[in-house]
Amino acid sequence: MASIKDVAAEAGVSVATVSRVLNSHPSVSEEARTRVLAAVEALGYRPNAVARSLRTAQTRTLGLVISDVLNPYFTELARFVEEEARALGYSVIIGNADERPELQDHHIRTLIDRRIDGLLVSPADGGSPLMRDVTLGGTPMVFVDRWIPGIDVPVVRADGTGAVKDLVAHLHGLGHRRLAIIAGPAATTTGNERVEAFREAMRGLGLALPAAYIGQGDFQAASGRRATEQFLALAEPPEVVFAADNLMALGALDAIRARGLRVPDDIALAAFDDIPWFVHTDPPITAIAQPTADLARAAVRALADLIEGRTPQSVTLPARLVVRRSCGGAATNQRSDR
Amino acid sequence: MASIKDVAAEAGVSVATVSRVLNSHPSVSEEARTRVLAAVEALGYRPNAVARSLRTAQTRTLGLVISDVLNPYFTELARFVEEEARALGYSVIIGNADERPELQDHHIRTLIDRRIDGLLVSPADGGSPLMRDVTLGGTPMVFVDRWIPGIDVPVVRADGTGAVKDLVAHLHGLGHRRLAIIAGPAATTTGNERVEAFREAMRGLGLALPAAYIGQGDFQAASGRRATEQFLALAEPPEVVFAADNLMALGALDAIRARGLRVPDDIALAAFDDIPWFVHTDPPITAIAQPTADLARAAVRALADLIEGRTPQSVTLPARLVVRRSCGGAATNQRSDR
DNA sequence: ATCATGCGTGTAATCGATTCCACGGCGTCC
DNA sequence: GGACGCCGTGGAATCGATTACACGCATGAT
Repeated sequence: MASIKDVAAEAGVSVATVSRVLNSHPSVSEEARTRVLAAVEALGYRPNAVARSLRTAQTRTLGLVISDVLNPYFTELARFVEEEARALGYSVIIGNADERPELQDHHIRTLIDRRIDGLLVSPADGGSPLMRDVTLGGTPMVFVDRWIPGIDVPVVRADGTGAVKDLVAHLHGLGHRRLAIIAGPAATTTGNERVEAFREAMRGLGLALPAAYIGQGDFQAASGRRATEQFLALAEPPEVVFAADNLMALGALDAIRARGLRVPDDIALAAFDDIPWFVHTDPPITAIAQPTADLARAAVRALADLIEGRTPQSVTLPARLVVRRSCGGAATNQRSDR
Repeated sequence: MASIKDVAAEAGVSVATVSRVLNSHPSVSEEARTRVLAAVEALGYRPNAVARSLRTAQTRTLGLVISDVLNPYFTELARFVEEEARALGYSVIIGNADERPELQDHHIRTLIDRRIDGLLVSPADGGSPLMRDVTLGGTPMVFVDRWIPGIDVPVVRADGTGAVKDLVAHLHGLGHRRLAIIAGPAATTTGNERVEAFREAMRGLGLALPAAYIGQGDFQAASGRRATEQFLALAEPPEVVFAADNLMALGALDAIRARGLRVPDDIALAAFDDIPWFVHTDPPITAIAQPTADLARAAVRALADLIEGRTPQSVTLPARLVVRRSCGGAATNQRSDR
């Protein structure tokens, strides 16, 4: 592949001049510029990003480490992150942690070895030593969706408290009293917050949340299945299962169907994170929708601010309830569908 | 961040020795090795991958350009590609083309500028000049899922002919005669092949495929909706709609529901590409499943072979029919579910 | 004793860019 | 007319690694 030297030779100028033309430095004669441009064209020259990065100490690349690409919520997040990053002149390298802390560490290490300019992380756990060292090492970092208390970086996330409250009120209004939740990993903030919001909302309506109605999940479908089976095996099973993410809701649906039960007649179901498929499940599933695109944009902007020396902002956006038919009632009071 | 010079100074040796230790070159004394390792530990040194890549002219990175990350099929493919690549010591950078050829070109160019060692592509179109230049430029390339006739690189894909034949036979057995298809873009091989296989299978059973029963889609949900609306507006609408990918099936479902019709009673639906959600849609959707994990693995291995100087193999694996309830009949004859 | 061998190590070139500094030529001003 | 400054340009250092080559020293063969 042609290098800057080849271009310089072809154009009959020095490499310095070629570099100046390529970076639109002002002090280059019009004549030299056209000669260089012609040579670039003739050779099909493209600057070597690796060499450039070595010299300038910046890669114009962001790392995005997410907990699970197969979760449509994160897929969508990744897509919007890339879009916004591209608009700001950055590329994105995605690392999929599969909810495994050691894989997350692997990706973070690899990304830092590649000298990415900044890191966007949705941590799968409570924070490894490595993660704490990242910022000390000087790599700009922003948390998105989930964060780690005690690590002082900007956080961009959705607040589901209001939406969960709306959900519980909706369920209560439909006559449900025994509500159960499938929680996410305790090591994640979203795992805890959603349970807390749920508990709080129930307390507000004078409802109890017994320990047996709190299933422990890990944000994966299989755990939703297991937790739901346990609920259904109880002497007094819950009337509603609320899954803290969409994959566990899928698992819950599996388990309910395997038992030969129907939603919402035999048991109601709701989920955190809305996805297009929820419109077409049997029945359509009531869910709490996050403003994914806005979150992605805000996160990228915060990271770019950090990288480029501006003051980044933590952002919290409200999630909202989308009522469908999986909890019973005519879905006439639904705010939105798709 | 500490560089190799710092380590050399700390250990009291030259940078050459440090480099030798790091690359486990044999001729280093045990004593020097321990001193270097201690220095590496003390400084928390990590080699700069950018500098290393510049010198060695390899990045241990593969580029994966897919047509649409939001399509669960490609998400899954990407996930398995990363997994296999990691096992072989490569990282993966994903470029999402969003079915837009110019975005695809943008990603290919960016990836090549970064000097990735090889490129895995599922082309969104019939092949831009850029794509043709890639291999000429010396970058190893492998096509996965879709390919471009006339570009001589290994292709790893699924063959749906048999499964489509099974599907049409299944539909015929259920008494359906008027079958329609929502095709993918004519510029993609998968867009054409699926229609051809469908037409062929119908001919085999003596059924006609009128032009009005061939909807033009672009693999996105909205196009599935439009095509289905057109089918439903026909004087004699089809009894079955077969969508050439899962997103168009989602759109078709939207359109059918918007008309107040029911699947499969009023109209049957089937899709190419099986995804976990199809088990839980209303009704569960009959689909043709590709061996995604195997495709991903075969593609990465072919690319690694090409990069590392071995002889790569093109691979074609059979897709298979998964019967569910969306085409009518008791789904007792289903081969597999999930 | 002499010389070849080989091992461990360091010096320096190199990858492909960016950028500081110096230099020659020209115009301007006094 | 000479001093000064500006402009366009090239030479060379630099980023952080890898690696060819050379060198010093110990060892073994002759």
